[in-house]
Amino acid sequence: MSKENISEEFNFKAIDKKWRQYWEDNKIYKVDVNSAKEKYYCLDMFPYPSGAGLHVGHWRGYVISDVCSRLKLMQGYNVMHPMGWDSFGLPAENDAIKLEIHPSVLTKERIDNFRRQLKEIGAVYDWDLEFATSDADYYKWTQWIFVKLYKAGLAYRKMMPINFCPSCKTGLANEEVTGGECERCGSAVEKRDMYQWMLRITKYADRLADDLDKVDWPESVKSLQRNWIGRSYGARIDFKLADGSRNITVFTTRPDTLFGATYMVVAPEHQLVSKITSPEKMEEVKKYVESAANKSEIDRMAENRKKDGVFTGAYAINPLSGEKIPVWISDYVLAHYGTGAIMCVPGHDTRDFEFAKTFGIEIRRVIVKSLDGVADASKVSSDGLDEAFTETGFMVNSGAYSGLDTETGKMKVIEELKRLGIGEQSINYKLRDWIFARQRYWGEPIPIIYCDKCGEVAVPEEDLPVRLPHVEKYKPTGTGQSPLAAIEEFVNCKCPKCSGPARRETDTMPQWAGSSWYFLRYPNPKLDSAPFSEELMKKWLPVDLYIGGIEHATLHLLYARFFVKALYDMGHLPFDEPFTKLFNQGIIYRNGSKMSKSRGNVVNPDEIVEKYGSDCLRMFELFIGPPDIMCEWKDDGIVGVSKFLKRFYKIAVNNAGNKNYQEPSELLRARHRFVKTASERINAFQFNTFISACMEFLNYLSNFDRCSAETISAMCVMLSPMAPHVCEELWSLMGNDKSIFLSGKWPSFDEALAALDEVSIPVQINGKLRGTINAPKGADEESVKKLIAANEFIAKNLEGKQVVKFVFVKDKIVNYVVK
RNA sequence: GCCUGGGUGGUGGAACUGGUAGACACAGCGGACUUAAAAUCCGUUGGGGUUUGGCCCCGUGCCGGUUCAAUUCCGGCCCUAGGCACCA
Repeated sequence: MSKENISEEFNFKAIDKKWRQYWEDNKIYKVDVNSAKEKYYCLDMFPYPSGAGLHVGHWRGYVISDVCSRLKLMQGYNVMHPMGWDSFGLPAENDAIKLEIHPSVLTKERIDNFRRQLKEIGAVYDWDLEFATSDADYYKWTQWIFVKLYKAGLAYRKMMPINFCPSCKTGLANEEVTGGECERCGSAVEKRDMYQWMLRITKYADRLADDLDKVDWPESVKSLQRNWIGRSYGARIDFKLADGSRNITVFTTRPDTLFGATYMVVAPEHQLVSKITSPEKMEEVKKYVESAANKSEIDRMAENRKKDGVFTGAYAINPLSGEKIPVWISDYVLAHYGTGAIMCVPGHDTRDFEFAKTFGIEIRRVIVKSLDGVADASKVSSDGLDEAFTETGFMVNSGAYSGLDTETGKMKVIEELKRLGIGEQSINYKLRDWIFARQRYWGEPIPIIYCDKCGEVAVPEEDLPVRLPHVEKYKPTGTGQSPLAAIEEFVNCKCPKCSGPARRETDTMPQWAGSSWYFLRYPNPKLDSAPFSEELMKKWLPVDLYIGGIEHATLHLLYARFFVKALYDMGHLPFDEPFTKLFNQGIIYRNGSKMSKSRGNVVNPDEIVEKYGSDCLRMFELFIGPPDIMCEWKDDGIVGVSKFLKRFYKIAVNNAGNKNYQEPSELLRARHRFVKTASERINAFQFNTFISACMEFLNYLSNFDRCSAETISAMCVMLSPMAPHVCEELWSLMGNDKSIFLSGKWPSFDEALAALDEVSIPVQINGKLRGTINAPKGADEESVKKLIAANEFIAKNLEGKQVVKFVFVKDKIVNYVVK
């Protein structure tokens, strides 16, 4: 190859354009779903095509998935790397209303824009697999799954108080409310009683929690999900009312504190309230219940709110101590958790303590930290208990149970309650069923029909999809009904069972519906006889690597796991966890805060690509820090990567033709060392240090006049996942006529060559570095000692000292401990 | 309050299983090339001291412990980001 006609100048603009076109024309990412090669399914959390474009913060995840896909491709896997669109949902609809553009039109425009931007990154997806959740061909199957869930008893309709956003004019899922505010628009959420479609996700609470042990996910996400599910172990205990009329059942995690229960509280919404309240207290109680009902979520959740409540006039009997204790109502007890009623142990629960202080209720000590100095555990003073002691310890003042430790005590108490038939072990969850209906237009219509004769009827499979009618009026009504309710052609239909007149459900599904199973569709996006093929599920799922932001920890990732488990139980899927490995990319910050349009600190990738090229931005996104840790974007830093690419290009061009050149052995060995460490790093997702290794090697290489074509070729292949355009260009300059991603093989290394034959050994005296010596690798203690003796400086330092101990770690270090 | 991360130079960040702290970069400083600038290249850069081509001391949020040796392990705190939060 003659150097003369190839410029040393790195013309990234031409190179970017040329190869992007080449990849697209030659479909290098076209996956053969039926190939016998080992599969690798690499998936990005598909984006919601919003109005704001992608900024460099968004780029990160897409770059990581592209790097992994290209890497796996070169390592010989059959890689599926698809992309699609989570296109139904509220924000698009809200924007559509604001801009007066129909959501279907708006969504299409935005998808086109996102697709264009993803191509800018140089990310290559198999676009033949693309689909959007708002495609009728797709949502037909979302509805199909709903019908299956319905038939399995996992979808049900219920009148219940739900979170309603007055601005978005729709009910919200528990997961969509943060701090009493709508996650989308920030409005204060109201409580409303509405008929709601619910999914019985609580039935899967245990498995959703337990199976987290089976997946390779970041600990943080697992912990978020476990917290959200909120499983706690305890007991259910029946308290008889003093008049013997009925029982109040409570849930407690601390049955060992039962003897300290000096009162009870039931939630104001509890159905027993009206039944147990004594006539003279009725009016006061009624007033309290009303005021509690009118409180907004925010008021009720306000921090450090003073506890209030009302005595019902009723008394209950503590089942073990036999004491008569008052029953109160207060809104610090939540109706929807546990049984909606609690036994109150002010001595050992902070909330109960606060309440008892306010109302002068007895506070009793029934647990102590230690029994040291306690003469009689059944008679311990409660004096000086000025805050609740909530830790575990030993039971006191608890009759025959006094002296038992918390764990044993819990067990014994439950045993006794069980024997008496008034209690048992019990588990409770914070997780609530999933409110699955939205009163909005832009979503999948819920495929249910109401018939006066037959009641609720699921739309038969052959009648799916229930198409979302294309209408002019899609504004929310605010009546609690979806805009679809106003469309007679949509609402009025025939009952599939009796053919009589019937009405369609007009609520739509939440945005999370489509994303709960989309990963099952990519291997077979065009299949029209089923949502997914059994054979392809067995072959391609679960997803090997799932990349996306941590913000979906308790939403999408929980819902998707639930869908998969339900489909597994119904026999539709051969696996019950969708994502084997999850990777959350770190968020990019700038000027101390998260990069976002609203904060005005976004960096537009287009400008960077224009100035430095796509490869440079891709590498810088990874060089900036560990991929899973948040890191700070500094505009200055990118020139380092840019310089590296230019130098690499120049050296590569100048040496690409050195086919038969024998390079000096130290260079050869350095290359093997480089291939070894760099390969280890990229396989371990240590992209930032992988890049450092490349820079280090290139720096070293610069000390030589020339190097072999083999060295250039190895670097090209190794850098190609991150800098695909330039490496593809160099690969072709080296005379290869097939894409580097199809013909390049990840370089191997020779362990023996990669090993250093000489090591530098630090010599310490009393743990302080006093010099280093060079020794042959594997040198034994005696020969190292000889080398040290030859070193004047160290010898001088040892002079006149008494060596108490000599520590020798082969090839690592020596340390003289001297007096 | 609870759960999960994180805390290392002026900055982003390295450091394998406990074994030379600060790799690789950015910024800074000095120099080469240039009429000049840009680009490029070379040198230097944790802090302090010093008898200054050398050497010494200090230093990984704080305090203590284990060890010949601790950014790394153990105990106790502080700060910070995110999540949950009257969940009994």
